[in-house]
Amino acid sequence: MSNAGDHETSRLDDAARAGWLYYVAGNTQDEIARKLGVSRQSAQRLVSLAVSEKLVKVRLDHPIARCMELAHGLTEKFGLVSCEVAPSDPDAPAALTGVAQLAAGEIERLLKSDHPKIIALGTGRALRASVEQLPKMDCPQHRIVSLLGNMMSDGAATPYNVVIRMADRVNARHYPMPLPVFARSIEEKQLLQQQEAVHNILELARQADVTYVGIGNIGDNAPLLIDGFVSREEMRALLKAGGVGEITSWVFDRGGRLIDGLTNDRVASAVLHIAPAKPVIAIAVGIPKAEAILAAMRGRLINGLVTDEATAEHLLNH
Amino acid sequence: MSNAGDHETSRLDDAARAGWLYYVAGNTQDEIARKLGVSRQSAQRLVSLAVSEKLVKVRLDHPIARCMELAHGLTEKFGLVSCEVAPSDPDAPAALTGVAQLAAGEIERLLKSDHPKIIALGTGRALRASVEQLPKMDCPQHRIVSLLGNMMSDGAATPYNVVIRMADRVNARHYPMPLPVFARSIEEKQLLQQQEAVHNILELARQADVTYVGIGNIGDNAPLLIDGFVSREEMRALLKAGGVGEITSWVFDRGGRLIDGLTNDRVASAVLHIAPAKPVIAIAVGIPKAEAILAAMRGRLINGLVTDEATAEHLLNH
DNA sequence: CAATTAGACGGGCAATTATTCGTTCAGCTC
DNA sequence: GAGCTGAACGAATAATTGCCCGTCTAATTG
Repeated sequence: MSNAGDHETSRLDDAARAGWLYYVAGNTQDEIARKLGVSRQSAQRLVSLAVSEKLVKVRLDHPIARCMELAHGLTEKFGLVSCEVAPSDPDAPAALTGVAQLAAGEIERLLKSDHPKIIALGTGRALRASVEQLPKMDCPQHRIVSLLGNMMSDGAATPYNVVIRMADRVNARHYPMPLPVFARSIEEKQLLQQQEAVHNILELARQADVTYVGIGNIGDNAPLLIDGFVSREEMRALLKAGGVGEITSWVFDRGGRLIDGLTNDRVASAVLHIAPAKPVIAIAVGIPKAEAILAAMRGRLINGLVTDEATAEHLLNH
Repeated sequence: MSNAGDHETSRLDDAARAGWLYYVAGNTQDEIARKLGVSRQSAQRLVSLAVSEKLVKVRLDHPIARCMELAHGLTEKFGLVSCEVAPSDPDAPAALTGVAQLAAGEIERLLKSDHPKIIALGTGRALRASVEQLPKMDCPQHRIVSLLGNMMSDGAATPYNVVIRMADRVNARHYPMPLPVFARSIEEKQLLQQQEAVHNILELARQADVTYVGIGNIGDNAPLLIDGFVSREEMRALLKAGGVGEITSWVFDRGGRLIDGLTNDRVASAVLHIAPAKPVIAIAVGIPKAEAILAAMRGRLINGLVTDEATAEHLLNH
């Protein structure tokens, strides 16, 4: 027994030596093989043994490292297809710029593709900030489609609609939705959606290759309330019905299931459509939104996320 | 200016991202390139930037790692061609076995060579212990030559002569030196060394491809004194003359310069012969020997060392 | 505004590393 | 002792990485 132990030990010792020579001293496996008096293949085995036995530990001395870990953790935990986490600035924890830059980078990569893509956009402050970060580009091959109306009920343009702004910047065909966010009744909603143009846009949105949306929380400081889309009474009713968040104004509960009735009856925006290969990516920041983000991931309303470090941390620790 | 800074920062961020994906997540550079939306070459540049900017830090979780560092440090500091450091067992700090195993490994690699080699051996407890660790081998192509006599002045065999023992184990031709360690006078020494056999052996030792020696300290607990080769008075005289250590009974001072006169007049052993390509490796352990080892390296009496962690640590911190 | 220059980029290629596969060998069973 | 088993080995080969070099871009300078 002691023999076997000794043998194992000396093998690990050699693995450690090989690992040191490789990672610390920067030797090639050939040199290690020569120094340790074994074949090159054995040296390779020793190095990979050192790795698999966790003898070598790699640490990344950069704020980004923590973000990458969080992103990886979220991806694993919620089965996302894409996740990015921007460093939080401790001096300005609520700032969107980090997240916006990150999201803009992701969108920019997407736009650089030569293959024509359909990009569907929701709404929200974070999404809008991201679009602001986009550089001027020329992408006539892509199409950008809105998931929801760009009008208040009174006909005024909504402040956070981003399709036009983005299309402006990147010179792509675009399809804003000529609807109010909420119809006044179920009947009006059906009527509106029967317009051919609207129908086409909804169909286009359904086919979107990538979808970016914001996430809103439900409550006193809900964007829907602040921006005047729903009344205080409606908000109270939504809360009472279990609503914790909304995406393109569709309100859902803790499990990410859409609430029956209430404002959802009158939402004119497209329903989110998840197919594993088609990313539906939320851009959302802030502890108050954590509950809503969690619910959206649980219910697989989204399969991608761009957020910041503080929010990501909170999401991983419930 | 702030632009340049931002640019640099985002480049480092990307480098960190790339480094994380490469070293932590185990992606290939191709995958990283795809994820970051750059060419593979750029990904490679980012990864190597992360390395050169010291963003990635590798740590080895194994006792060996410290030993490798110490060996590296000694090699640099004293311009050695070879250095190995065995882990010290905190429970038995004086134990030779770690060092002996390490040295035996090194010797074994040497013996495995098909090219005929001349191996010269000195004496000492550590060297003897190392030879004990050698496995049975069959190496008729090599020759093993003794650097010093294997007799006490009265004709008895010295206890630490190792040539015969090693030759036994590895079945190589061997050349023990039929001399006492010390002649009784300069004249006797000259007479003895004029024997043809002795002359040949000395010449062979001079040509040795590799030389292994022990190092003894000078003082009350000096091996030379304990083993009865020199008297207490002689030892006192050597100390007074500045002697700090000895190799094959040649006594040297702090600078590694051989002491003039005294016992050195009567030493019958070969003088160490250093050529950069020919390793002369000391196997020596113990804080009491540190001064002697340091002196030997300073004077370039040796260009290689096998020792243990505690001694190595002491050598590096003066 | 044109010329210059430093730096980044990507193609191509050489070096290095990872994996697969058939062979050998020590230890074990029967 | 014959045969089996599984680990270890090295050759071959596939994959990945590192580096050189011509080209291009953008900033600087005259």
